[in-house]
Amino acid sequence: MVKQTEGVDKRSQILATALKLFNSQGFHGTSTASIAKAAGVATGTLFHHFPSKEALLEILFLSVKQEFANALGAMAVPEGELKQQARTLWLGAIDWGMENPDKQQFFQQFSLSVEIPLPLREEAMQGILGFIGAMILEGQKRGVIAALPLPLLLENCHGQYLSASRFFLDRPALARDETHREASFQLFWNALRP
Amino acid sequence: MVKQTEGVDKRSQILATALKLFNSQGFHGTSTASIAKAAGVATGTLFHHFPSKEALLEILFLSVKQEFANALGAMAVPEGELKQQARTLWLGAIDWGMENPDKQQFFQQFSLSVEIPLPLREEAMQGILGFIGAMILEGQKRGVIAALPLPLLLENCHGQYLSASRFFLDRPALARDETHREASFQLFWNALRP
Amino acid sequence: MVKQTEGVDKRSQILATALKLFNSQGFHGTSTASIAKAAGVATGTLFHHFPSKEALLEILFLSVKQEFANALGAMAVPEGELKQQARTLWLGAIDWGMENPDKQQFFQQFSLSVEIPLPLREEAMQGILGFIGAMILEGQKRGVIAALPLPLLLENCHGQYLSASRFFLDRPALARDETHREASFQLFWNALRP
Amino acid sequence: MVKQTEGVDKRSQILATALKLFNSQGFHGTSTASIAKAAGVATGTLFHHFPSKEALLEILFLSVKQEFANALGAMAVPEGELKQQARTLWLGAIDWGMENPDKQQFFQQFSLSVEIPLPLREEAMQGILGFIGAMILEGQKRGVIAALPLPLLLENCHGQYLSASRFFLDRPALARDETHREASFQLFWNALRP
DNA sequence: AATGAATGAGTATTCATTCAT
DNA sequence: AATGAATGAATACTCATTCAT
Repeated sequence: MVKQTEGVDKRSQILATALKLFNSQGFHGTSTASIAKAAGVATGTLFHHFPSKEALLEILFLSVKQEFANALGAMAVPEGELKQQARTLWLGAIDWGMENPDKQQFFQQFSLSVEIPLPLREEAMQGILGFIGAMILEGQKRGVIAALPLPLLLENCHGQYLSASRFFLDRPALARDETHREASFQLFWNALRP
Repeated sequence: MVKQTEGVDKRSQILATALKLFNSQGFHGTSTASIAKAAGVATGTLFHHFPSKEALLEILFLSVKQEFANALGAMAVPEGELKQQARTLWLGAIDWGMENPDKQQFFQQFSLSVEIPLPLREEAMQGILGFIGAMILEGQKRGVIAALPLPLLLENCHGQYLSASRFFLDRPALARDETHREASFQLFWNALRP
Repeated sequence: MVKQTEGVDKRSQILATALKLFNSQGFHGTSTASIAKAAGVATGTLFHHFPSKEALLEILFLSVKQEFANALGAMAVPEGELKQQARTLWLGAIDWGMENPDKQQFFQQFSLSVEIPLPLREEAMQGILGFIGAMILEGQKRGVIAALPLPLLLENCHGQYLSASRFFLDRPALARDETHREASFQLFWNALRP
Repeated sequence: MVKQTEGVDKRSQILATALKLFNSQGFHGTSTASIAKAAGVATGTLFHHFPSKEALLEILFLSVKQEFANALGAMAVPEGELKQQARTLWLGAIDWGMENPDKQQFFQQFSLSVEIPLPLREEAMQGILGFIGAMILEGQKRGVIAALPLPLLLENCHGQYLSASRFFLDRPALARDETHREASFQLFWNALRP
């Protein structure tokens, strides 16, 4: 009933197009005109849906982050041994990245970038790392995670996740290789051991 | 005999100024005119020394990278227990970042950024991670480092270093705190354990 | 209903203004900003209609050339003595130049200039000299034009036309003087006699 | 005794280099820096010998013009039938152009160009066309040249010479072909016949 | 909501020219 | 005379944003 590409409302078209173009050309390397053109809308239309180019980026960032957070939430298992929970989450996060390479790459590029205003970045981090923070605290209580300062642990988790997903993003074939998948989790989990 | 700021040749002035401005305003947020002005030279002078704004960034990147590599090289101890060597390097790298916050921040911003052409980025990584690569191989031979794929280990080290130095850059006081210093190293070293 | 100068669409305004300014100040002596200002549009508007200053010149060149070719085509008489046909064309061409001094001067300046890419220049020449070429061939068949190599004849016609129109452009009063008009044609036609 | 390229004083080097570069890239397309570099001198040196880029062009123009005038003067024969004198001059001028293609091309490009200030251009024309003017007057007295207005005749001669030399410059092989050489003269001389 | 022509401030870069050495 | 680093005004072109339709 609804045409595949046209029916999707223009707002979504613009968001999807911006995601791709920001990835391949960077934020400053992508003009609003080129986004509009690639999305098949007029230049003015972009500004009907988003007050500014910056706002477009922020909204895009928030929506990708939300999607990622939802995906993580859906795969979390509340019970069982902590290491198994962590492995589920870790591998699930890696897999999500491989299934959504555009969004994953977008994260790589913008989750630490000055293009995203600091408050937004921090808020996003907290939202996503909230899971992890809770899990770490629980792990420390159970004595399976080292009693190191939490902020340092969170920053470390973030860094390891970024580097692992960067690694697999650059070598998609290895993301299906059990050895490498397991190795990446081992590095992550080992770091946290007491 | 030579004036403190004037005597330093203009090329260096421009590099030093660009470093600061790129840090605070980003690459695209900094105009060449503003660099020249802040460096106390004419706009033409910048282009007398650097063929383009991009080239200026790349040269800056290479020079900071070289300085960092030299610093690492100077602190490496060839003999002794591997863990001690690693600790020396790790804490030394953290300290170098604290002593050169501008350069450290520059690295945070550009070592993964699309602003730096990929070949240059990779070359820089290899140059700096060369030390680490050798050390990891030695550690695997001695059985004190896990027998995981080297590229994955290197990417992981890089990620952990970036996150640790980001952590301390945001909280300079903690960089002097022995607990946090040691904790950061522990996370790094633990990750690599067999 | 439509204002005299405003109503004409901005693209035409820009073309007309560029014609005058290129004539009086040369291509390199005329900045795009000055064209826009004199045309009463914003700087960006010029580049909205023309991709570059060079393109503006080329489009202008082609449009003037087309207008001239059309004018020549309209005055050609298919039948009759060849010399009379030639006189009609020659004087018509001179008159067109006097009635469109700006366009005529533009031709003087650019029809041989390196500013216009060679292929464009040649194409324009062929378009305009097509008439003449056919007429020369016919004249040679009838034995009223010397059997000299055609390319040389064409180049010669071009040269004589440029010099004659240059002469009259510099002395507009003489362009109405029957003696001079006839003299200019005599020089042209005599050259071609067997 | 004197080195081929170095010994020639730098002033001449600059002139010779400018001639070539102006020809191939145009006046505005050639930077003083590029002239200096190609001439093997420092940028400052150019301005020691010539007060400005414009002055360099004018001096170059005058020197080429002088050389051409001298060449014409050397080949003029004071006595004999006028047509033979004219043929000698015409073919001599064509030959000079073929032997000095750079200078010939320079003339094509600048003898009518706005780059050369009008007074200078006119003066140069008069210098060179002086010969021709005298010859035309003599021809009219003898009744072998049409009694048309002199300025028109001069402009016409100029135009025919430019087109003929342009023709041969583009087809150097034909400049040795007797048919084409003779044809070019025939066009020129025929035009002037009563 | 959608359009796309129009805007004009902003930017990288060029280049003739100067001048201390 | 010769050098070449330094200058800074000038310029083509970009692009986020607006607004009349």
